[in-house]
Amino acid sequence: MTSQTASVISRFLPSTHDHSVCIETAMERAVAICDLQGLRLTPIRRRVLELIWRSHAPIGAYAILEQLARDGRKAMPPTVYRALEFLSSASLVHRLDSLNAYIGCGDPGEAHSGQFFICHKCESVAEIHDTATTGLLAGQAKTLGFHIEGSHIEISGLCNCCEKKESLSG
Amino acid sequence: MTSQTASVISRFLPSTHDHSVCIETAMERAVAICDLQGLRLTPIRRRVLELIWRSHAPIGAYAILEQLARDGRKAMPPTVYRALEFLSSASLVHRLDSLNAYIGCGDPGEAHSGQFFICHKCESVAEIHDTATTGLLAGQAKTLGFHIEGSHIEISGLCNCCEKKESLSG
DNA sequence: AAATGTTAGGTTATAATATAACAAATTGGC
DNA sequence: GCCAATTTGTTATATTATAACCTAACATTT
Repeated sequence: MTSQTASVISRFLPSTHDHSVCIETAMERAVAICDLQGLRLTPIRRRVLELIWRSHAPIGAYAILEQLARDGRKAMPPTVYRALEFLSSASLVHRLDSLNAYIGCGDPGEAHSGQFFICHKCESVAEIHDTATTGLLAGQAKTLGFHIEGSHIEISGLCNCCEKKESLSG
Repeated sequence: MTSQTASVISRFLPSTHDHSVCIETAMERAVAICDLQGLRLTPIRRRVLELIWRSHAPIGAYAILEQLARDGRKAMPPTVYRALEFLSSASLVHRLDSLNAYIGCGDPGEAHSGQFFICHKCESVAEIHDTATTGLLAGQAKTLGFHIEGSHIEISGLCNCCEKKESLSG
């Protein structure tokens, strides 16, 4: 059942894990990537990325805006959307269309689009890159006569933890 | 390259095809399905479904609203969103999250979620159901410990026709 | 240092998408 | 006809996103 074609980018983590380590690692990697690619991770962009990582769940633009306001910054929507645009195009974050929200990318740096499993109860997300899946879709695209440029694959349901809770209460 | 696991629900059609036939067929099927399932395809719901089918491209809620206004109806947003909610839950239309827009479902009646190939130039969409793809994702879900409830798979790129035009002009 | 170009961010306004809450009308079953 | 449930109307507002224009910061050349 388990395919060898997928790399797991991020799993469903127990709420007990030390997320500050995730954040630090992500920030260090982001700095390194931007440095290497000549991209400017300005204070605002850096702060937005950090806020996205600090949130366990995917976070929307206006929630980010609120956080920035708590910092004392009086940022307006375009500021946030520009930062998100930068972070997306640098492959440091992913936008989840089904939620209008963003999550940090666990495999940042080069353009890619993964497959996302989104728990609609606890809002945690797991990201994988399954080359077998993308390969199948590429084959289908060829049959249809379609040139793929990007994909959004978002699966919604319940993570193990939430499913257990449901079956207990239900 | 071509997998046997996929049923093609809708292809990229030449602009010369007689779309009125598509619309009529879709409406007849919708009536039959609702009849069979005891669902009420009221005049508004019927009209919204027809407007979605009349549009070659995915159509947004407010574009539908404009069309209704031309009919002489003075519909407000909730009217349209309710109709869309009904049509979605009856599996008569699909919502494309990446476009905030709706398309008619080519295989209506029972709950399912297909894979959508969306040309960002001409905005045409092909829908397939590839059981191999869903099977792979189900396997990955099992590995992650995830209970799938629904999926949104949207692939963006260029259809054959638009790609040819690009290479001519470029 | 001055002139210039480029990129990032600030600011104002508004566009586009979606829903809450409650009232009225319609429908189907009795 | 009457009741209960469903559907639609109406008003208001929430949420998400972008257009347009201006200013600041910084680097390069003169």
